Amino acid sequence: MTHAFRRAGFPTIADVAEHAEVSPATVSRVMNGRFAGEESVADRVRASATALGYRPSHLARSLALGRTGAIALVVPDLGNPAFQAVLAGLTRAAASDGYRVLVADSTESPGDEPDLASEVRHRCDALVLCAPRMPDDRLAALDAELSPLVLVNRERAGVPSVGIDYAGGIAQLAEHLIGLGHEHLAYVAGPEASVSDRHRRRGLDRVRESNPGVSIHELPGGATTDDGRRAADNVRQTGATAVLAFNDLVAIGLIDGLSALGVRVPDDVSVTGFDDVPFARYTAPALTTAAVPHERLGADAWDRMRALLRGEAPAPDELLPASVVVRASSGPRLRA
Amino acid sequence: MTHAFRRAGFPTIADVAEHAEVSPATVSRVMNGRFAGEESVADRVRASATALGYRPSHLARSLALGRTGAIALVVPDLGNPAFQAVLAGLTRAAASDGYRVLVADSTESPGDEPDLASEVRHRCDALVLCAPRMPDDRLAALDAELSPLVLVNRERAGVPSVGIDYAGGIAQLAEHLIGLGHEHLAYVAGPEASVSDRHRRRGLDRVRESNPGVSIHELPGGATTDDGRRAADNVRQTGATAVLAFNDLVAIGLIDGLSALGVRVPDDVSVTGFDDVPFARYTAPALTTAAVPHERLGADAWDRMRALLRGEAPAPDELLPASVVVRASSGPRLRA
DNA sequence: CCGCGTCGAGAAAGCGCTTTCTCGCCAGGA
DNA sequence: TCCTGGCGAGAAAGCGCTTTCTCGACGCGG
Repeated sequence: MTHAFRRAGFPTIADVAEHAEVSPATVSRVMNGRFAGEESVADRVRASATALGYRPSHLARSLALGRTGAIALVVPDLGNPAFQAVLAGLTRAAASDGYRVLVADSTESPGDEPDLASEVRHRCDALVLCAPRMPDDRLAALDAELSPLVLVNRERAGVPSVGIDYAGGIAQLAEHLIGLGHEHLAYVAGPEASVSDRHRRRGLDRVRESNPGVSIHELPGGATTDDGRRAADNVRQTGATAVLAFNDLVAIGLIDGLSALGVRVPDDVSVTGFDDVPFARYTAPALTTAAVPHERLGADAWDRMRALLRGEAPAPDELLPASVVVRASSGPRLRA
Repeated sequence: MTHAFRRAGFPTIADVAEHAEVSPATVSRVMNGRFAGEESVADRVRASATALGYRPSHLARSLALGRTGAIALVVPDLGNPAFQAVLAGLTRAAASDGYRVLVADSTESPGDEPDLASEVRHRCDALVLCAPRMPDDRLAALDAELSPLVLVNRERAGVPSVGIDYAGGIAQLAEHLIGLGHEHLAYVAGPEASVSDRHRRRGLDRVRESNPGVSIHELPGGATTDDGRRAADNVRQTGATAVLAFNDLVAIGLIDGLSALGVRVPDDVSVTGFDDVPFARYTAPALTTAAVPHERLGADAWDRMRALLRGEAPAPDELLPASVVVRASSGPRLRA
């Protein structure tokens, strides 16, 4: 407290060195446990550091070391619990190797997601990118620059990725509904150009092939509760007795919208979600959905990332399965 | 693509300078729009930068500039939509001044929250701290080091802060329940040592004073749905006809737990939450709660922060009001 | 008694960028 | 013709830290 600092800011390694009457090199070594000399010197350095309230500058350290000890995660919507789970899994896995995770959310401006990705990437050592809506060509233009890079829910040659088998999951949900006697289904789709939406549609195509008597009407939707609520009227007009929503948020909004229109779930219409977010079990009625191992997804993404950072070969791309969870929002077809 | 880079990594400003046959200084100026010389030179530099795929190192730039252009936000639980809203508000406000927000979540290890805060602080220019459970003395030991610092939901002399009037909010909720005829209330408390929990208790004390005939039983709880569910049995045993939960998550879990015990909400017991998270309207029954302007909280935090960063005097501390939202989870006292 | 090995700690370069200072050059006025 | 002023662009220092290299001092064997 009795010492003047160089700038308005924090004391630097030079201040500590001066205070302890040693060289900056010695302070550095002491602070990093690489000091081999006399214990009394080390003690003096530590005492000075404490006295001055010294904190090493991460910035300078990172620059000198060439590594920051942090990786970036870009997600389209942190408000979606599914991505929070990915974040949690990634953070935990990375922490066990001494890495921090910095999150950036592109909700506000999907348009400059590439910029966002590029910027946060350059604050960190690597990037885990979850950008379902980014056009392929934008991604192609970026992937070299973003490297080391791991993709979530999206594939690209030369870039390790982990993902969910949305096609299989939605197919299972559809089969579940078909098994309940439904023949006229509707699908409230995800955001335009969403890769995982394309996967779901592909899964639905397979269902159509193996169930010739079943129709699946596709409707525009989105990824949020509001999108779901807006789709309610469209859904009613299709006359479908069962609806597959893009994800749980859409399903929740949709159920709410249907209720407002006097349509009962599941008596009049069955509704399913996707993701099994924590709230899915608390909705009215509780949501039938496909459970997705999101934390595992995050952990496995780190697995690839660690290999990349070590210069090893990452594990092959992986597609984790989703599993149907039947709750109260789906039921047998009742109306003639 | 035909050029070898110095390290395995990205081309540096020196590479661009060499390629364009100018000095690094000129490249720097061109890249930052501070270049005043001949346009042809600037063009050459830009061309070289593009050709090499040059991206300025944020790290080096920050070190040289003494500012990173980012601020850190530490929250206790990103899984809680309330904190997501704060994040959203802060991010948006900061973005309008050209700042990015980096989030860190201390869910995993509340114990080293101080370390976390200190570390992310030193990656950024400033810190917005939302750490309701950090002991006062730990905070006191830290606040100089963390400066510039803005606190959320917690006050400290000399540190700007913004917060919610939890005392007033919970008092209004209690009055609402009392108005419905309830006389035996219970409060499922928040985490031990949570500052905002203390505020709520204080609000309840005021209610007790002005309503001598009313009892409010305090029960241990927590901040998550699981904590709420665990409290269900305790709640039933108190015989209370109305329960104030620490927040919406706890309320949701509690309602679920009560249902499992055969207790109906609101017929047997009324339940209220706090925060009005987006899901509160979708629960069964829809949750009576206190709406909190979380985004505003984030925006106002930035307001203080901006002043701090500019060396101006921040606006005085503020306590935003919460407002009761009556939905279906609270109803008149029915049982004798 | 000299030289060599060893050990403790400092000097200095370098990480990639910014910015002040400086310098060379050219045009214009005396 | 000479000097001054201004302008375009480079040299170099510096941001705070790490690390290689270096050097002086000490202790030991020959």
